Amino acid sequence: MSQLDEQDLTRDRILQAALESFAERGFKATTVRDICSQAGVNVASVNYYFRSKESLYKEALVYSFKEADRKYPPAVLVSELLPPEDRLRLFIRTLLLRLMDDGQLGLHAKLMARELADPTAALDYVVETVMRPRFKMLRDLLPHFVGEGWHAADIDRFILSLIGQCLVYRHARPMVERLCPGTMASPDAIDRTAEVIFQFSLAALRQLGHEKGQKA
Amino acid sequence: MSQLDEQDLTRDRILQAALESFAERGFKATTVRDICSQAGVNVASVNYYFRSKESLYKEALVYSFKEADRKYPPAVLVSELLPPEDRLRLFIRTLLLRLMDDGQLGLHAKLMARELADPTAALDYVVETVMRPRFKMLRDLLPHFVGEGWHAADIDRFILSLIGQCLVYRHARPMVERLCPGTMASPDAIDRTAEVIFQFSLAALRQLGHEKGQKA
DNA sequence: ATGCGGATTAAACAACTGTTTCAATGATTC
DNA sequence: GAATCATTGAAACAGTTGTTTAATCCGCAT
Repeated sequence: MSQLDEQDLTRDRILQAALESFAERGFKATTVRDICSQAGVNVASVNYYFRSKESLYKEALVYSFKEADRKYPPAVLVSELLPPEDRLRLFIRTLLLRLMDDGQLGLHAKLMARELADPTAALDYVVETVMRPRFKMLRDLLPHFVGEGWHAADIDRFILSLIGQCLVYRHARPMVERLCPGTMASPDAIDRTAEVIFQFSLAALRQLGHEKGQKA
Repeated sequence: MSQLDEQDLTRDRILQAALESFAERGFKATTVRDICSQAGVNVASVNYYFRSKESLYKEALVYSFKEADRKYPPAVLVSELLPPEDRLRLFIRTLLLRLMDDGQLGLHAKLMARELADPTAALDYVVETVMRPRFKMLRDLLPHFVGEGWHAADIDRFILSLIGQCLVYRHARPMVERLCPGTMASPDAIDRTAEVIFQFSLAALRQLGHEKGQKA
């Protein structure tokens, strides 16, 4: 193997180990010695390949985003060919699966949850590049169900209701596991959960649109 | 002042400072020197009044729960005299206000969010004593809207949909502030948010109950 | 006044942290 | 084959961490 290959292997092993540790234990609780021993490299390697622990954290964050977008290409979320119902179902289902994944994507979700709990400068980048576009997509999509004439803030509240129903399974997972493990015990259960969230939301949006229509 | 008064004052000041630091920065990122300097006491006081930093954390957790229950007595959540609609509205409204409070209760909410992200042994106690009873209350309440005959797991999914719509404003607050600050900028906005979550949920539950009734 | 005992203090402790140093290595280039 | 240079390794560094020690303080009962 050439030196360049070695270099990339070492660098990638550090990146992967860092992603796992940061996601599992958080930035502060993770030590560079943890990362290095898990990656099987010397302690100095972190400061050699990345400038510092903090810089490594940022690189791990964007690395996890690349991996996530590679596995679930975000383009499918915007496929405007589908009818609104299918687009909503697809959005909810994709979001929930990303949040519940117990592989690489799960690490990404855990890392994002930590970023939301203790925002760093990286959060602004993430919000603007990946979250805002999807939020805008939903702003355009929801009037199909609730009709026009709503205040923008109320549309946003509907969107947060959709997202919140999915996020709770990640952000309150220890509670869910203790109080109602049946909702996420198996892949089938998660599938069912996605469908219930979709049906719940669709029923709410249509009903609210209907009521609004009656009043107007 | 007597010695006992002094003692309690010092102990309480440490507890309060600990609550603030743990809620704001998390367990690991908080140093006992931070806590002590904020409380204006000597570094050794933490190990004098509480055995260790970890033991102080646990005491701060139960302390925050006492404060929360003192301000929002949980009894009102179970007042079975009210009609189901009002009980649901009251539950959602109380939960959201607790989550959005920017005083002592806000610290409690932040601390609980961190406990969910990095569970300690204290979480089991919290889940069993305060969360499970409220969960059970909702399990009894929801059939009023969706009717009977649902699988228990689906009822649980509805409950998580309710809770998730509220939690998102706390757990994803940095995202909400950036993407749709209008939903939580003022007390009035938060009031409106609570009402929207209630209407959204009520519409969903009733509509699903209606559809189910048609099929059956 | 005296001595008792809890409360407070400054100082030190050992372990751990992120980071740096510098020599050894080993493949590549001339 | 010697020189070059990125990479690795062990060791050390300086700062911070939670915790402990031992001396001091001070109200209070005797």
